[in-house]
Amino acid sequence: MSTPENTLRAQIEKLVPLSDADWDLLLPHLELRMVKKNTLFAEEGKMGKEVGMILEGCMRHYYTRDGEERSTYFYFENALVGPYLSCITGQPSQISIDALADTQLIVFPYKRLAELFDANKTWERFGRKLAEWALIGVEERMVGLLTLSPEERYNQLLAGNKQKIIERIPQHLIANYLGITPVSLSRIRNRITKK
Amino acid sequence: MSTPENTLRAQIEKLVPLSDADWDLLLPHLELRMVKKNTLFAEEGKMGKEVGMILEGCMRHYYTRDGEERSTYFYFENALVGPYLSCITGQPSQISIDALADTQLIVFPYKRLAELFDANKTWERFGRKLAEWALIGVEERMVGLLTLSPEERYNQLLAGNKQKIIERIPQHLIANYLGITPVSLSRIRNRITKK
DNA sequence: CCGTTTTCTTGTCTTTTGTTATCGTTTTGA
DNA sequence: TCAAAACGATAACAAAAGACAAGAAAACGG
Repeated sequence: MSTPENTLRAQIEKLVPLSDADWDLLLPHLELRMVKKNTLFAEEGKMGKEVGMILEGCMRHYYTRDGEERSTYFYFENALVGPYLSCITGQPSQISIDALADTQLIVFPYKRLAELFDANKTWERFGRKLAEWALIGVEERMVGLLTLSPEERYNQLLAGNKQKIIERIPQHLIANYLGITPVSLSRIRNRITKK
Repeated sequence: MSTPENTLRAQIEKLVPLSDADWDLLLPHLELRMVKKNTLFAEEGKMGKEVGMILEGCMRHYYTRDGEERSTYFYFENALVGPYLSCITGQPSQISIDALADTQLIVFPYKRLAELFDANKTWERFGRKLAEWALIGVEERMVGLLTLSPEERYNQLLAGNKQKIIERIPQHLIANYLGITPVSLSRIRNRITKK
């Protein structure tokens, strides 16, 4: 049955297959949560405590530098989301996560996941796979920043598996994501449509 | 005793403490290797098979784009080095690694590590910690590229725990690492010394 | 539904970065 | 040891991006 819980389980099982017994170790700790548009799910300076998966809506992951927000990731339905680095380092979060639209989540305490890492080899493997998967994503992102021009990065966004970003995220936040100003992005779009 | 093997063990134990029994599972698979200056340790297009730790020397991790080499990481003594992403994805490597000086390594097959992940909870945890540690590093790097100017990135290199890069890496490769041209880096250095 | 706010575009000007080329200096390898 | 290659600084010019401002368009909230 396609309950929110089962959707989460399916996402987890993309990394590691779980027995029902494994799953039952996490299941009681799940909680449904609504995060209203423009409110925070995680906040800079606070300890990361919870992670979750988006059932409906979308969220933004951002740093604050010189009082300016720098958006670094966007999350949509079925994405795992949370102050992951804070959770694994045990340091206060350097980032905030807010909702760009009313967002329905299924969340659980990272602490519970850490307990499962200790208790259970399958969950420990999930922890490895999760980190590896995240690493692959960031590395790809970093290489894009290092080797592609802003225009190429935008085209890559159009071509790749990230159209959701184009479709659902305001342009000035996309500019942010690409490491350029909104004005520059507008000009890039102008250039492209003329081709 | 400070053998090469023990140095590697110490590096691994920075992430996860090992019992002697755990260690003995990897020990027989270690191999000393010399990689001569300007020769490859890993090559784009090939499957990643081995990872290792530098005993002496230094290495460079780079992508090739439009026939140009884009250096992304540098490794020195005690650093773990290898085509890690290729190893974990099972895809051909997108990067090459070469030696910038004659480099002495202690290497082992990633395949053996994967066997240990399957066989042993401690090693599985090491796999998680390793990926998490790598993730933290790349994320920091990515945020720098996204939120700092080239000059700020260079200053960060000077100030941070990366002086080795300044000291031991040719400037045009550092420029590469910062995502700028050698000429730009030369200007930045000129500007800084005048302050 | 209307007024306000946010978002996007466009123009001008300035700054930064890239490109290309030149010139010492250093390093390298035969 | 010596010629060739690599490296770094610098200059002149071109291209790209940023800053700032004004105005149109779209979204939002009461």
